[in-house]
Amino acid sequence: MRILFMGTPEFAVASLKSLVESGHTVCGVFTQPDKPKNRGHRLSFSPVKEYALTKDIPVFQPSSMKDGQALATVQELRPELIVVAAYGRILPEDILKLPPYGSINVHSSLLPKYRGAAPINWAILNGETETGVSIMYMAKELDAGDIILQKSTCIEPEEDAQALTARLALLGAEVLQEAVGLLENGHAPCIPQDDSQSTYASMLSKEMSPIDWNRPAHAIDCQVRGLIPWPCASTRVGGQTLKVFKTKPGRETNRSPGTVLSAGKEGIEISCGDGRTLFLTEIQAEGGKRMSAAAYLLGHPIKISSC
RNA sequence: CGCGGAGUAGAGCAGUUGGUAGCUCGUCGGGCUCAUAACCCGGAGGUCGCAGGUUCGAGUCCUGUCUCCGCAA
Repeated sequence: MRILFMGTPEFAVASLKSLVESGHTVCGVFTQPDKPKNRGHRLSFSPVKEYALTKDIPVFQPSSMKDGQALATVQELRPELIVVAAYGRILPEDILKLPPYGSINVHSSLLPKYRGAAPINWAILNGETETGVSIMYMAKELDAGDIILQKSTCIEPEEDAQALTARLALLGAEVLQEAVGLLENGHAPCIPQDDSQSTYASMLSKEMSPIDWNRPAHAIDCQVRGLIPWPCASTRVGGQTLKVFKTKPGRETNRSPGTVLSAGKEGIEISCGDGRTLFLTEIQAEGGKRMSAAAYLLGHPIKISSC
């Protein structure tokens, strides 16, 4: 099938790759414009663009989807189907409706739950034990179109958002391939979403980083795992702000929340709001690199509050 | 040229106005102990990121260069 692909981050690459490798004709790729993001001032290409270039697929990076230019481009490409995966832009209906097979989206949640920008992160933040991917038609309302296929997967207890994203990217690519096959032979299901069950996963922000030690230990662990690799959970210990990458459940305690109970080989042990402790086991100091808490403590002794 | 931080022992760090390179952990050997990730004694391990320069003498000052990281996204 002749397909126009739209996507930006690493997550989308897996889907694009599976389309290419399963023999479809990807007639073009839409991705976010290059931005001077990196440390120096260099323009960096999106992962999707990087991949598309290696396959000689034409790359388009419109700054606006509404000025008619984008529509004209799509018309010229004459796709039979548009596949969108984490493109990061809202597409106008006239573009969505252009291809004969319509436009479908790879979304990393079990819709109607977690519509929106950060479904994977929010699933972990909320302590879900199961999530998945959905392939659905794109509708005017965000992530609300009829579902073609879904596949669920467990969220492992120690899995962080980065690891889960990588896993769902592969799962999404797999299910996408299946869905495109069904579309081709005209057997694609079309299951409406139950809007009353929908929830929204808003974008993440840095305000979500600071850890509130009054919350239960498990909730804090979910916060840590859900915010990786950005913006990351953080807390102040020993006069420094530490990003927290990994924690380990501790023991019961009656100390007031936020107290540092120990700091050693196991990590930095802090009391939480539910009378349990949590060990910070992998952290990163300001200006430093990510390391185990034990290594950090060797050069940054922390006083144990003893009251 | 967006702003800033950092490269010193296997790891994490200190090193004051330039003058013998240190700490914690690990590691090796020995000791103590019913025992231990505990404790005591001792040892090994660094051309201080790289290249130049200033100096009697540079981890420290100057110039260039490479790499890593934080912010910003």
